[in-house]
Amino acid sequence: MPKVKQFNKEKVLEVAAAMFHQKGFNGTSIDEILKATGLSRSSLYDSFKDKHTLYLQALDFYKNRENAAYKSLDATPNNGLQKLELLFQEVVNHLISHPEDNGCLMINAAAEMSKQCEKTAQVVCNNKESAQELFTIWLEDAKQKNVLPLKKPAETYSPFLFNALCGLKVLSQSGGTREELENVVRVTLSALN
Amino acid sequence: MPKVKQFNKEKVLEVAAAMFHQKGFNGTSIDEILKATGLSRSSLYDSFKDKHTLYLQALDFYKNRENAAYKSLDATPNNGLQKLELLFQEVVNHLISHPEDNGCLMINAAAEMSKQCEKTAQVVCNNKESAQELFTIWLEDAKQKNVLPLKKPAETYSPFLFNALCGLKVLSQSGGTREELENVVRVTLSALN
DNA sequence: AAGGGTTTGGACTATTCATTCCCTATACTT
DNA sequence: AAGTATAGGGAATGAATAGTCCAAACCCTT
Repeated sequence: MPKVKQFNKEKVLEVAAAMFHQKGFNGTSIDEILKATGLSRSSLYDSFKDKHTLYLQALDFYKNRENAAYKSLDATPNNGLQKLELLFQEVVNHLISHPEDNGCLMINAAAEMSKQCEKTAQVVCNNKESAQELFTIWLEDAKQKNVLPLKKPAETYSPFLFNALCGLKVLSQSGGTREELENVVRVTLSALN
Repeated sequence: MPKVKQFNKEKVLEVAAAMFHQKGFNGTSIDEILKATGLSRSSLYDSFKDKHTLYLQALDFYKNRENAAYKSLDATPNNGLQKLELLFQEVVNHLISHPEDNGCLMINAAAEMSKQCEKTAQVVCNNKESAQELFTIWLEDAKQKNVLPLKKPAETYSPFLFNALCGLKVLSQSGGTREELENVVRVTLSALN
């Protein structure tokens, strides 16, 4: 039987995602990715087909890692409102303490690629949908546990929350300070009352 | 004295801004810009120095055009709250009816370039500051005219409003429908009460 | 220990890119 | 009408690009 694969596909995707995240699809060259991963050109093309496919897989890797974080927060014994508060707090913390990450790969992909690549548009759209679904569940939990009044149905508020989340990720790329972001979170969550 | 300039610099910047808007800095080639503007290579390099300088000037052109729209809305006899409502409504209308515009050039510039180009970061940051200043003025006007209660100082709400505005521009690139965007605007503005 | 399928290094190709340059055409001034 | 400063056409350059390909190194199986 053959020589076994010498590298970890997940690790490669993690590095590639980080690079696409920082410099975008068009701003990142295959040569840079090869240098950063230590992979040989043949191995990369053999395992990932081409740059575009690699990009989509890296986007998928990023989405899965974010989803895992959402799920682990969801598995927590907190009520829905607390989960929302924790999520926003975590996002702000990450944005401020990792400025080199350049915001959010999903947002950057939406800005750079969604109008040129149908598959990217699909991933970005799915991500929006699933985030809003989770928010709806959390809001309903909060309402049921009487920690939020919610005059209107939960589905009214989840696009608003997702919108605010997207805004934060852009704001952090526009020179927004920690105080500013935290202030936005405060006003956003207070809108639920 | 010499032959006079045969082309309109503003027109060129308008076309360039539209192209950078659609495909980003790295996704737009000089050749494409030459073809779209009808300019000769020599004229373009003579008038705009290089691609990067052209990008910054196009960004500036875009900013000025947006500023003009803001100013003309400001010159209207409406009160501050009405101005806010009109602005959000106009933005949603534009995003939905011009999907080929690919969101907002300022947001896309923030995502693609702000971490790699200090001058872009500066423009993006200035844009945020001036938008928030205008929002503060409008909010204070609304409070003074008793159309908004505003429990907290106006400066508390303007980053929140700018954040929502950024979110909308991303949401429209993520498959957000008109209904969804309008819903976001409704909840956002109702948070001011 | 030998064989055989896989990985891998790296040379290679063919584009595409931004930018420079020169020469001619142009149109304004005097 | 002549002179001149500028526009424009387009070839040329050199670097960077994505992607291909083959021979050698490799390691698992038997």
